[in-house]
Amino acid sequence: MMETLKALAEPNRLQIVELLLKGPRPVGELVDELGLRQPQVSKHLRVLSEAGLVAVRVDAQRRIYALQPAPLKELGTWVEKYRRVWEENFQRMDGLLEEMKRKEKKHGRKKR
Amino acid sequence: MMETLKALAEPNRLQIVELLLKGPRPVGELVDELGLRQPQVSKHLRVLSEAGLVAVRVDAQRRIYALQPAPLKELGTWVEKYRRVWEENFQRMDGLLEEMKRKEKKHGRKKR
DNA sequence: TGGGAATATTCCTTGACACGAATATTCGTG
DNA sequence: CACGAATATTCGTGTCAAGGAATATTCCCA
Repeated sequence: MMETLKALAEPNRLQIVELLLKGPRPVGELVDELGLRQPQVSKHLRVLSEAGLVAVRVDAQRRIYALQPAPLKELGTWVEKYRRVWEENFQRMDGLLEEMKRKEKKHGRKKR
Repeated sequence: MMETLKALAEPNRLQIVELLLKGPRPVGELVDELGLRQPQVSKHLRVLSEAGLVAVRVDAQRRIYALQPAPLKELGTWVEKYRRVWEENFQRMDGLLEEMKRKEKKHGRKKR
């Protein structure tokens, strides 16, 4: 999960994923579409690959990259947990304050 | 979106978000639960706040932090786009290769 | 079999960022 | 109004990761 997020938290890599959504592609095509240099694209693909987000298929000298379901699916179910945050009237802060004031006022943290 | 991903792509911040899912909390409580030092927690909260992932409510000296729906919702809809990647038998690479070989074999990239 | 196309890897440099320590700020209370 | 509690900010430092340039690797084909 962390590895997935880190991999996606980079503009070029995110864009690669977006491009691969439209279908598998060889590296050279990504290079053209991204406007990056080939080595950088290969490096980003390496990171995505290690995160399990893409898989390679060798075709002669070319390597065809394609999206892989698992990490995205996992990310999807993770976000699901937060659905109620925007669906129910969840976590309105009003009223919660008073409740907190009641229980345990001295909240004992350690001295440094 | 990128800001959201970057904010979440850090272990401690992700954990803060997870904790806040269970309800709003003052900083001190997060400090205890995370085992981090107070300044770091404040800094992480700053990042999360700038990404719109959390909001503050002032209660005397305490600041109560709570999750905010918008960015998570946006992330949710983004991931939705990739649903078919793991639902349909999408992007099986077999067969796509031959298709690619047919159209445009010289794929003209620039010289460096 | 040698050359060229497609891709990967290495090395280097630089910038972003997480942490630690110290200090500043804000606010309630005696 | 001084003090202490809760939180934020600043500054310095080390680490890691992204980009650039050059080179290595793999494979097809004349």
